[in-house]
Amino acid sequence: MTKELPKAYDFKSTESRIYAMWEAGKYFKPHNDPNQPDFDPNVKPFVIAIPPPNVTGELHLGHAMFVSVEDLMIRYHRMKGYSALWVPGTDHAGIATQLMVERELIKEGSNREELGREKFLERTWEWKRKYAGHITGQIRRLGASCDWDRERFTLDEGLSRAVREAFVRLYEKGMIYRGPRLINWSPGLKTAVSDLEVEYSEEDATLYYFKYMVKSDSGSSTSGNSEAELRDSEFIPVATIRPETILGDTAVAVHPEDERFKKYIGKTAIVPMLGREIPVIADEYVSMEFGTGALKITPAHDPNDYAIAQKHNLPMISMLDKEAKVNENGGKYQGLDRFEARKQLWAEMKEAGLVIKTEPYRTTIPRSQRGGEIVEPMISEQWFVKIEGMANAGLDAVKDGRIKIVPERFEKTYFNWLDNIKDWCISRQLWWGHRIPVWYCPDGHMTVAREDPTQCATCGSKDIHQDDDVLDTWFSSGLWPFSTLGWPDETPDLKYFYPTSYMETGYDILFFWVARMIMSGLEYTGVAPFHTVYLHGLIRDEHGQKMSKTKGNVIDPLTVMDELGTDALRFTLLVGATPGNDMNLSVKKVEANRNFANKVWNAGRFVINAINSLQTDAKPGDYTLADSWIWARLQNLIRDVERQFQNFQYGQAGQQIYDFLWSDFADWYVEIAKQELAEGGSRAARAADTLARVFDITMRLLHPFTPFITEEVWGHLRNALQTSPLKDVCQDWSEVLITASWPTPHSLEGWEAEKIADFELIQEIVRSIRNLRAEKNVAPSKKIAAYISAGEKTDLLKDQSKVLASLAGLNEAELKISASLAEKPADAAALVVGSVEIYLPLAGMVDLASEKTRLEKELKEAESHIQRLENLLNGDFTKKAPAALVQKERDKLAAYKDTAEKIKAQLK
RNA sequence: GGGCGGGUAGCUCAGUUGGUUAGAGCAUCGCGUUGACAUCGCGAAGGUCGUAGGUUCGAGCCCUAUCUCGCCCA
Repeated sequence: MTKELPKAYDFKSTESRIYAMWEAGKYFKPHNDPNQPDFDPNVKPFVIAIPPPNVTGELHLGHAMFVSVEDLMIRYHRMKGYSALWVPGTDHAGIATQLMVERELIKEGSNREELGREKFLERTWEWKRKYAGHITGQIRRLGASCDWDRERFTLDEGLSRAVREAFVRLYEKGMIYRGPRLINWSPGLKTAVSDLEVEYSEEDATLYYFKYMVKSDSGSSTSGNSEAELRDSEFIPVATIRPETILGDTAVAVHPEDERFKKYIGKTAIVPMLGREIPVIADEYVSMEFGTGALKITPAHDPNDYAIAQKHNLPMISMLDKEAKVNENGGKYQGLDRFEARKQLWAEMKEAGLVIKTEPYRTTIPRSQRGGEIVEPMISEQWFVKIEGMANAGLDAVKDGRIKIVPERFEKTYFNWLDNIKDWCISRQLWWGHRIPVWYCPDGHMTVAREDPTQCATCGSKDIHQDDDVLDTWFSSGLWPFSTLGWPDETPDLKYFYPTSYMETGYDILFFWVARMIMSGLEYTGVAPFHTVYLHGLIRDEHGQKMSKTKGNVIDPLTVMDELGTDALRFTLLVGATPGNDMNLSVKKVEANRNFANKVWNAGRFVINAINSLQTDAKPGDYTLADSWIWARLQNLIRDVERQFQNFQYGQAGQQIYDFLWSDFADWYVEIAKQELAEGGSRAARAADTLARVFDITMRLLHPFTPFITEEVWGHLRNALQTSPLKDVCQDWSEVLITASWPTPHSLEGWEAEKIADFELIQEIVRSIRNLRAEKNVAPSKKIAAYISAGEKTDLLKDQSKVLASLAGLNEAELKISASLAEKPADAAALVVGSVEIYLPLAGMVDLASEKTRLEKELKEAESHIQRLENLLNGDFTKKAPAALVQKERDKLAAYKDTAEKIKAQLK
């Protein structure tokens, strides 16, 4: 005999205990392991590589989302018998982590330069060691069933080797090059960032109009410093948003057809304040309508200008240093910050009479995704990956169906990005990361090697120095699906578990990560790293606002779990979201699902009590209508859930399980079972048997959504069954739910539709009686009499009289069911449900006038249905719609006609 | 400028091969606590599915146009 279970589900005392039990039992490990002697290569694996969170990060709802979805996928496949492996791990997250340590240093009055590279890295590793367990601990709290023995970190030895192998291979294939190019420079972080790491925001700015003086034909030049000189000179008006870049101008461009400026083409313009001479060129790129119609060209600080400069062979002049201060090319402005230089230069140009006007202007400003500061396009020596070949391979893999993206619409986004992709800048001027495996000797030879070299590969010089830069973090995470399994070594894990199955992540990193994994996987392993990409949406607050600390609308998943339980949070995230669509989350929703968890708990308690209360010799008797009905409904549920899972409609599946458990099972079947259990004997045994079987399967279906409570309550159920007369029910169950088999539906046996229809009639009758009772204010505790004229349903209703009586609050002794009534009972309210007439003698409570009104209203409704259906059936519907559907509508019409007749008779 | 998504009950959202008076949770209003559950039960009210056309026997769902909000790319 088990001890009494508490009335409310206590997730606090359950979750950590259950998780520890799972982990100790090694249930998170794939049951078929290629490293074990009993390995069977024929068992199908199912593999997900976790999107590695920042090793020093803090759990947020994005993590909670992907853990919930991936854990659901893994648990489902595990229960289906796949050798399920979920590889966990963390990412070193170059910039983010380095920034955290730098911030700490600054608090201590130091900085990384002062500390030096080596000390700084020691410090960062220390930081990593301190926080690494933090995020993985939080992921455990979410119930993640990952194989923690296979946990990896992007900077650990194996993965570092993978990164080096990848780099060297690309280099050897000529797919990596180094050179000065225009890149996005983050002055605050003092590193290059890739195109993806720049965000554009529309902001108010100023458009500065000024004069670009043109050198006259006579050869006399104007320095731009004297009013007198300017008076008769000619100029081209130019507008810019960043006047300080004037210092780096190397041309003025006009449209070749522009009548206003045609005459200047080929002449020389004078850079304001610097006096440098630059050509006036013609290019069709210049829009005659926009601004002044003339364009200043600053190739070293603008991507469009860069392109024009290449076309026209213009020199490039960098005028900013790494901190975005004006450099030696800026003449007297050298040393000024970019914004200070702007102010000062403009003021001095104004004095020199070169200024035309300024006006407010709305434009897009490039900002660093990380720091939010304005990014400067700059010429810089960086490493790049030639991406075209890899991009084409990535395109093909999705186009020919080797990889499927869910939801499908993101395939278009993916294609569009890869079609327009540019070479990938992979070097970062950071210290925390994989250092570029290239060494230089004083003669400038490069040595690119898998193992750290001791001398230059070209000249043998021992005086070699490794490149200072590290690789973009995404370069290493691009290798994640295979590097975590041992690549480049052909490990047993790699052979069996690769390629992986699903890649599940947020759509916001489709380009950053997913596309790069696909390209990398194809490049290095020759196969697509996964066959399905499932993208979830972003989580916003309850009104669709982005969560942010400044808005104060952040929901902390840890707090939510503390207060409402992990299962409630998981269920909310899983059921509230549709693939690829953002979700608005509110604590209210989680609360509702906490209530659901409690419902599960109490339904379980009821089932367990029913089992524990059985007489020891009880043998289940015949199936009642309710037994058949709930069983048929359950079979439908299994089928539906399976279909939804196959279509990635996890939310729908969860919703249907929720509805089944709460409405069908708890509200109806359990209520009926109460009365059957009270009867004792074989009837009670049958009810308990059905309760146990149905609840078991429901828990299995629910387990991937809410693993903790289902495991806990299922364990109690199993215990109760084992010591009960129903122990056969659980004889082939596994020890724990996590490894229990996934339910498979029985094929239809033919009886289901009729049983469901019969039961639905009972439900309708019960509902209409309850409805009337509520309307007439009959106390719920008051048992009333009823006379039913049931026609051809007489046998059914007689059979179900106990059910009707208990659910509708009828006095069974005064419930009379017959095929027809000789005369209408006096002083009774009448109800018509299809062809069934119900009379409730409510002495003193029935007001004839109001009864008449009520019946007339019902008649009107029935008649409107009749009207509608007759119209329908007289139209082309009968000719064109499927026969079964037409029949269904005909049946409905007949039923309404029947009802209408009966009501009319009442009204006479 | 190009692409994508949303606009369904007061609020937040479901509604996948178009099948006939649209569902849930929360909120609202009645009634109800002697054993599964008040983290509950029974009942009620609440929507011309953004707008206008079209296709169809039939449209929340498909097509066209349009308004509006959001996102991505340039």
